[in-house]
Amino acid sequence: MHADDSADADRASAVETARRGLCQMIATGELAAGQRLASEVELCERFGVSRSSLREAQKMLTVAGVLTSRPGTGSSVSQMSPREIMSGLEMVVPLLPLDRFLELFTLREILEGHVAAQAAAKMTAAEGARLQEMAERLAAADPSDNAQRLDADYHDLIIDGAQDEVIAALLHPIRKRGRDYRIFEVETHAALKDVSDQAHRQIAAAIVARDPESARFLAMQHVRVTRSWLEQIRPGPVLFSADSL
Amino acid sequence: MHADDSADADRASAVETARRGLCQMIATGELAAGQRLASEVELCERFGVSRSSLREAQKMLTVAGVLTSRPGTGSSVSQMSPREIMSGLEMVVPLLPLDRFLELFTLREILEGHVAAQAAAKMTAAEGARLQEMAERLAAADPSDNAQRLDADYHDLIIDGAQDEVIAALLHPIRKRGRDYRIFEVETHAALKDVSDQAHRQIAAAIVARDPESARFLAMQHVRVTRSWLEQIRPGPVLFSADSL
DNA sequence: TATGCCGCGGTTGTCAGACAATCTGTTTCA
DNA sequence: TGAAACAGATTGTCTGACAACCGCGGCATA
Repeated sequence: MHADDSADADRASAVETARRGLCQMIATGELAAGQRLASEVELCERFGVSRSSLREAQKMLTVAGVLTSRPGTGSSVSQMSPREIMSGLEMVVPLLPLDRFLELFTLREILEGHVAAQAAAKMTAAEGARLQEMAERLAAADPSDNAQRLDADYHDLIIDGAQDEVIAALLHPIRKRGRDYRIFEVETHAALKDVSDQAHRQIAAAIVARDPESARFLAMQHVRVTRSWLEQIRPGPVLFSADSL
Repeated sequence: MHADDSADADRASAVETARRGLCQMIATGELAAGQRLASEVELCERFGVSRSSLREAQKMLTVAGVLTSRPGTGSSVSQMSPREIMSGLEMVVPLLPLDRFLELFTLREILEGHVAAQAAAKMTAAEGARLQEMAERLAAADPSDNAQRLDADYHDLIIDGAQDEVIAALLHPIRKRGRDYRIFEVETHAALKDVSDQAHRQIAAAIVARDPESARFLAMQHVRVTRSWLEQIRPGPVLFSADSL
């Protein structure tokens, strides 16, 4: 409200000015979640920047998962769901060099251990049966066929079993990249799938048996094994499907 | 390489075209970490978009922690350090409504438990002594004084003790927001600081005693207690210092 | 020779204006 | 009554221009 904006704006760039302005409007509650923003030209006047700069600031907040905008309608504050605020990760993880990607595996190990333990504690008998069924279908599937898809579904079921959207939103982009390597499709490493299949069976069994600590240990071990495979194989840059970018 | 870019560009927006183009250059290794990008005008020609659109795409990747740009010099691919790729979170976390912020506490509980356990296993005797000393200084500090600063330093020491930059980069923005509430400075809740101080002493003692599981349990409990305080007090929007936006 | 200053070219940062594409609500006509 | 056409507003995109800034080479000077 004060007129001292100019003093701050002198040392802050125009885009920064606009970004801070938008952040303040959201942080103070002037703009609540789901609420529609003023039009770009109005915001330009308010912040004293050009439309280009304002749009760059909006794009920053869009990537951060705070804003969404639709043509013709306007921009609005997002619900800031866990999925949305982790959208930045979905963009970065596919771009990480292998070494950086492997740095994420300690986190992955802890979180996958956690969700497995939670699944063992919370899953219904029906869900557990379905999990075991999926483990068998996955074991029977051919590596080049839909095994990747089944593997994703199997692990998603466990992740969802923990009923924590934040952790799920963190794990999903990491797991998604791991899928892109398709190490089982290389003939030399086809035997590794048996080890993986066996781990899936054991984890499912521990969950059905309502044994959280065994499920945690097995899941963490499964992640550790996957990491060691990637470290040894050191696959080159993945071929990206259009949707992963 | 092919000339079918136009076919894809027809249904993708200009900014999306540019973003995908940049992502491909990085993912395929054409642009390695630390390498400098071509100038904006060159990239505009390459992708067939205007400079405005290209700049919006670059800003997206900058927020995601993939690019950095300096005036006069040019843009370059970042090292994608854990800190950088979590920069999006640093922007979002201060903007979350309280309910969304509280959703992060399960993750925080797991990770703070983990770092405390790791600290107990890895910390040197000297670091342990320093940790206990800091717990005492923090307990002796006045809430309105530099207690917040000491609290941050104490927990940072534990986090660093786990020697995992990814987890540290995840925890820091979350902890930073918690600090902004300054619940101990409200007279009604001043007594809570004693509970907190006692927890700090116990955690430090468990770490010095090289008892990872006790350290984990106490740290997780500390987080749970903090969450319950925030749930009960339900403080309003925080007053942001200039640097937190 | 060594050193500090200056200006040049290139790059990013910012702005203004214009037009296209899209959506929403209203109006109009069959 | 219903559907199509219209009008207004908003975002998406492009163009051109200029300012701010950086790095480098040349030049004058001690």
